[in-house]
Amino acid sequence: MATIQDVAKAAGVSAMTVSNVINGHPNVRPATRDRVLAAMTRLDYRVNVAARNLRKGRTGTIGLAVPEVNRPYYGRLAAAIIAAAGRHGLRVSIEQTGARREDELAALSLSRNRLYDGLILCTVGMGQADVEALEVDHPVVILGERIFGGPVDHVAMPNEAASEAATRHLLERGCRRVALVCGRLDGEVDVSSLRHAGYLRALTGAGLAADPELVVTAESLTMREAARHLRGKVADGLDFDGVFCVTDTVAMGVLRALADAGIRVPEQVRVIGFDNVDESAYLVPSLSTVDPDHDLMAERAVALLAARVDRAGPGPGREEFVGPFRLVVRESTGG
Amino acid sequence: MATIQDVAKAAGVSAMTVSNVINGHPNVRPATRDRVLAAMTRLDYRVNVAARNLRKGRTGTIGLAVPEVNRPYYGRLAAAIIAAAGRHGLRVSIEQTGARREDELAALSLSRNRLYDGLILCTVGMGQADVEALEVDHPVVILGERIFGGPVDHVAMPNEAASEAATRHLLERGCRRVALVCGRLDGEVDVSSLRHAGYLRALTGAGLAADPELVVTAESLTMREAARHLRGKVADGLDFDGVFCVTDTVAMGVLRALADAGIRVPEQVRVIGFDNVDESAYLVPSLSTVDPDHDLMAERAVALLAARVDRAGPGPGREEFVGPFRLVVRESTGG
DNA sequence: AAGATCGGTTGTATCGATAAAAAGCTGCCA
DNA sequence: TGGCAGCTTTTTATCGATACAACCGATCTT
Repeated sequence: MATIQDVAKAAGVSAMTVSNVINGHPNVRPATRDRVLAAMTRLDYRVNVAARNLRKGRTGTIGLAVPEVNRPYYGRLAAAIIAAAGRHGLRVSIEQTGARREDELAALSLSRNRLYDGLILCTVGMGQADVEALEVDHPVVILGERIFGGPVDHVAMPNEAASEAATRHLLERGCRRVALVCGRLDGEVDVSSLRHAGYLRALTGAGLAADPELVVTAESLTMREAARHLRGKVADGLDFDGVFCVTDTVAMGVLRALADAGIRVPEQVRVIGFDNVDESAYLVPSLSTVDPDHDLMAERAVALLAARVDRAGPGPGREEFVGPFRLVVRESTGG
Repeated sequence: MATIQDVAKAAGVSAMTVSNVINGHPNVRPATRDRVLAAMTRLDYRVNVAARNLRKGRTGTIGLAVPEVNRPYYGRLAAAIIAAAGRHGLRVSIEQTGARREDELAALSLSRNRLYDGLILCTVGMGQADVEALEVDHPVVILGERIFGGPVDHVAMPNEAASEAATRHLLERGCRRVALVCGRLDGEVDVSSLRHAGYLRALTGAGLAADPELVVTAESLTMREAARHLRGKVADGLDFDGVFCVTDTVAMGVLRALADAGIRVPEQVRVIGFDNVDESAYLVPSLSTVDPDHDLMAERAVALLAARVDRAGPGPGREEFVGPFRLVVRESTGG
C-alpha cells in the first residue's frame, strides 16, 4: 500500500508538498500539484487515517450511544444523526447500550479513549444522580431526558408541551376519561414522567380531575409490555374513552390490545402516540401522533458537538435546545 | 492527557513495560504490574487508539454499509451486527448508502482508506456488473442479494426456498389466486427477482399457472409504493385471494391498501410477508411472515469478516452462507 | 543595486504506541 | 566460580502524516 513518501518520491517532491496538495493548502504551484495528483492516481494512494488522526489528535468519528438501533425511534434518530454528521464531515460509530446505565457510562469512557472526537449520548439508564459522570474533558451532547442541568450541551424533546397538546387533542375530540400508557414513574425526569406531567396539565387545563386509575405503567416501553398491561386494565373493567401513549411503539401495543378486546378505534376509544415513526401512517387504523422533528434535533445535536470539537476546549456555557413539535391527526383519533 | 510515557515515568519503568501490562503480556513481574496499574489509575491513563492503530495497522472498527438504519429490516440487521461485532471485539461505523450504487461504491473505497479493518456491505444499488469493484485488497463481506459469485465472502437469505414456502403456505390455506407484491424485476439477482422465482416455483409445484396479472411491481419496496400499487390493482378489479409480499414493510403497505378497499384479511384475502420485523406480531391483523434468523446471519457475516481481518491476507477461497428460515403463521393467513 | 517580501518547497521533529532485539538479572548446575 | 538458561526489562526503530521553521529563488521597493 502506497504511503505519502512513495507518492513524494514518484512525483519528485517532498512528502510535505504531497501533504499540502492533499489538504488543499494554497501556495502549491499548479504544475507541482498536477504532478503530485498524477502520482497519487498512478500509485492508487489513500491517506492512512490512523496516522493522520495521531498527528492531528482527531479521529473524524463521533460516537452515538443509543439503547438499540432496532427500536423505531432510535433507528429514526440514528439515521438522522448519521446523515447530519455526514454533512459535518464526521462519521458515526454506534454503541448499543441496551438502555443499561453501566453501558451508557462505558460509552462515556470509550469516548475518553480518544476513540471518538465526541459523543452523542441518549441517556435512558443513567439518571440525574450520574451528572458528575459527565464532567469529562471531551465533547458530549446529551440527547433525551433523564439528565437536566448537566455540564454538557443538551438536546431535548418538547415533552411536556407536546404531551399536553396530544392529550388536549383527545379532550377536544370529546374524550372525558383519557388513559395514559407509560413506563415506570420513578421520580426521575424520564420520558414517562415528563409526558405524564404534560398529560396532567392538559387535564387540569380542561378542568378535569386526574384519576390515578387511568395511568397504566408498563415495565418497559415495548409493544409487548404495553399490550400486556392494557389488556390487564381492560380485563379489570377500566372505563376509558381515550389513550395517550408515551411512544408510538407503546401505541402499537395498545392498538393490538384494544383489537383483542374487541374495542373499536376511534369509535369507542381514541388513541394518540408520540414520535411519528414511519409505520404510524400505515397502521390500521392509522395512528395520530406527535411529530417532534427528529431531523432538526439530530442536526442540532451534531452541530453542538461539532462546534465543541472544533473549539477543542471547554467553550462557552452549556446550551439547552428543545425541539419544536407538530400534531399529526390521523384515524385513531377520528381525524 | 497522560501518555504511556507519563505512566512509565510515574511507575519508574519503561514505556514498553507499560505496554506489556496493558496488553496482558506474560513475563511481567506481579510487583511491576501492580506499580504500573497503580500509576495508570493515578494518572487516569487511556490508550491513544490512533497511535495504536497506526502501529498495529488495525483500527478495531468495521464498516457497515446499509441503505438506511431507519428501515425496519436494516435496523434489525444493524442491531444484530453491532452486537455480533461487539462479541468479536470490534466496533461498527455505519455508512448510509440510501440504496444508491455510487454510495455503495464509495463505502467500498472508504474502507480502503484503512478507516475500517473491513466492510460488511449490503448491496442494494450495485449489481452483478459491479463485481470487479469487489476486487479489493481488504476484507469485505457481502450481505444480501444482487451480487453472487463475487470474489468475497457472501451471506445471503434463503430467498427462493423461503418464498416458495411462504407462497405454498397460502396455497395450503386454500388460496388459488395468489398475488405477489415486489419491486422491479430488472433481471438482476435482486430481492424481488429471487423471491419471485420462489413464488413461481410454489405455483408450479401446486400445478397452478402463473398469471402475470397477479405480479404487482412497485417502484420501491416502501409502504407507500406498495400501498399505491395495490390500490391501483384493486381499483382495476384484480381478482385475488392471497398476497405474498416480498418484505414485511411492503406487507404493511398492502394491509393498509386492503383496509382502504374494505377487503377483510384473512377472510377475503390472506397476506404473508418476509423478514419478521418486530412490528409484525402486533399489527392488526398480525402478519404471517418468514423469519430468516437475522442474528445468525449477522453473526456469520461478522465471523467471516473477522476471520479475514485476523488472517490479514487473501485467505482461502470465498465462502457462501445461506441462512435458515422459519415460517411464522399469524392472523393474516388465518393462523 | 541592495534589501525586503513573498510564494513555493523541504528538512526535522513529533504525535503515542508497539515489535523486535538487546541487555540485565536471577538462580542453578557443573 | 564460571557459564548458561530463562525470566524481566529496556533500547531502538518504526508505523504515516503533518506542524513548524528554515530555506531558496524570484519579484518588488526605494
